[in-house]
Amino acid sequence: MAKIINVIKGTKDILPQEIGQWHNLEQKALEIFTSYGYKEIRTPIFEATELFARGVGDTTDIVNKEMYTFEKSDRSLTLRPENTAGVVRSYIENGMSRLSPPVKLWYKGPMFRYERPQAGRQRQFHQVGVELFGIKQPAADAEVILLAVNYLNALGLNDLEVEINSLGCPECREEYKKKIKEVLKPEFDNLCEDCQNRYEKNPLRLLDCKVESCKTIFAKPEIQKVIQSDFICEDCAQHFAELKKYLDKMNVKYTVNKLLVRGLDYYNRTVFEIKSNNLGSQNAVCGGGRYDSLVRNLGGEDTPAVGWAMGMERLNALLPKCELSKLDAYIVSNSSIDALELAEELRKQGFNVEFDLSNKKFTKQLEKASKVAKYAIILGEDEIQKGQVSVKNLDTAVQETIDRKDLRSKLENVKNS
RNA sequence: GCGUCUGUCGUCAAGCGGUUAAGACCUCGGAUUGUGGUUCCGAUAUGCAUGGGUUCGAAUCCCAUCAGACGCCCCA
Repeated sequence: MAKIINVIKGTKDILPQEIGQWHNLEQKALEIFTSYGYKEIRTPIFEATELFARGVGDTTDIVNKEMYTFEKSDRSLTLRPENTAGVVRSYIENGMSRLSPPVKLWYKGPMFRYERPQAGRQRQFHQVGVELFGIKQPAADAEVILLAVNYLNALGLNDLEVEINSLGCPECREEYKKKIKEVLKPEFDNLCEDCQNRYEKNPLRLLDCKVESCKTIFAKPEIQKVIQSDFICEDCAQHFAELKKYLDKMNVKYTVNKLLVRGLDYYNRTVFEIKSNNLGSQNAVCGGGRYDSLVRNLGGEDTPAVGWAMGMERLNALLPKCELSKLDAYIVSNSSIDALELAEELRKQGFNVEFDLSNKKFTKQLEKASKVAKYAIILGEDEIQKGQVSVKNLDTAVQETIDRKDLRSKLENVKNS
């Protein structure tokens, strides 16, 4: 036998027995997002590398170490590691800034990141997400979060925690970063290797470290004082306060997590995550926030925006498996040609029907029917001659012979019961 | 990129230095050429992720590689 070729590390087949879950996610997404006025958009799976470098940010791990980048006729192309940059690109390119705001878009599809696979993390994974363009008011932030919560509820997920935070605007955030670096400077040598890296790259992330020695450092009063201080400027604070007001009004339960910092460079002001306790260490099912400068950074007009993405594999991990549905009927017959004819007729009437393609014995056909279908339609020589069929309920073993013309209504009754 | 654990049939597995590599499920065939889901028989790994090594002898021990699970970093 020839050598087997395996799936690539960090990728997975989605098999027939799992597909029901995916259909469910996708159908509910269409339903709920549409009810909020969102339109689906499908952007290409690969884009110019520069889009992600400029969009996601070239200091991020995603861009620096995790992209699948390849060259083709002197162009550098990259498999999308996330879809906000692609949607923004399309928004700009297709002149959507001329549409009356808000412009609301949603998407679903595969994303690619070259990371070490683990629970809740693959190299090819799927996200659903929404992006809302053109509104700077906190009502937009609130609606977007509410949409996420409602989508999750519609899927049957209620046991989730919403965390929110405000990163401030570029101005007040710079101030904050400066203060953090200042107060930590004397401790720099005592920080773990990761934190020393983060000190320059992303001081905000420092505060989230899990290493014990770092935790003790961060617990010091003078450092806590800086962490806990409300660094954000008045405008940002007001925006955040209003957001909370909206969420309270809508009964969205949330906690403010001052250590919540999203790893993509484009976020400002509102950031949020929705977490589950049943997922292992990759516990965020949803992450998002406001990104008011991204459209401009990618060459469009100054356009405020908010959005989020959810990991579909992570959602599925929290949802019960769907049973594969059985066929309405399996035709048992020694005449393939008559069986085929009947099958086609029933399929056109909207029934799910199969029959034996390999001339198996009667008992084998019936055995097969009992495994895959709710009803067996027996089409033997007698029935063919008389223009009849025998319909057997495979659960109750009740069988009756009826005229072929009555078959449709018989099956319809069955389907509705 | 780093760390820990794990790779025996399509699936779940027993075996832990000398076995004919158990068993179960699935699949296929028969008992049973017009009545299934029960039952009973039978078939299905010359091979234990791959490549080296140790040994008289390796699925079992050692090394490397690959893959998987989980964690770190980071992220959905």
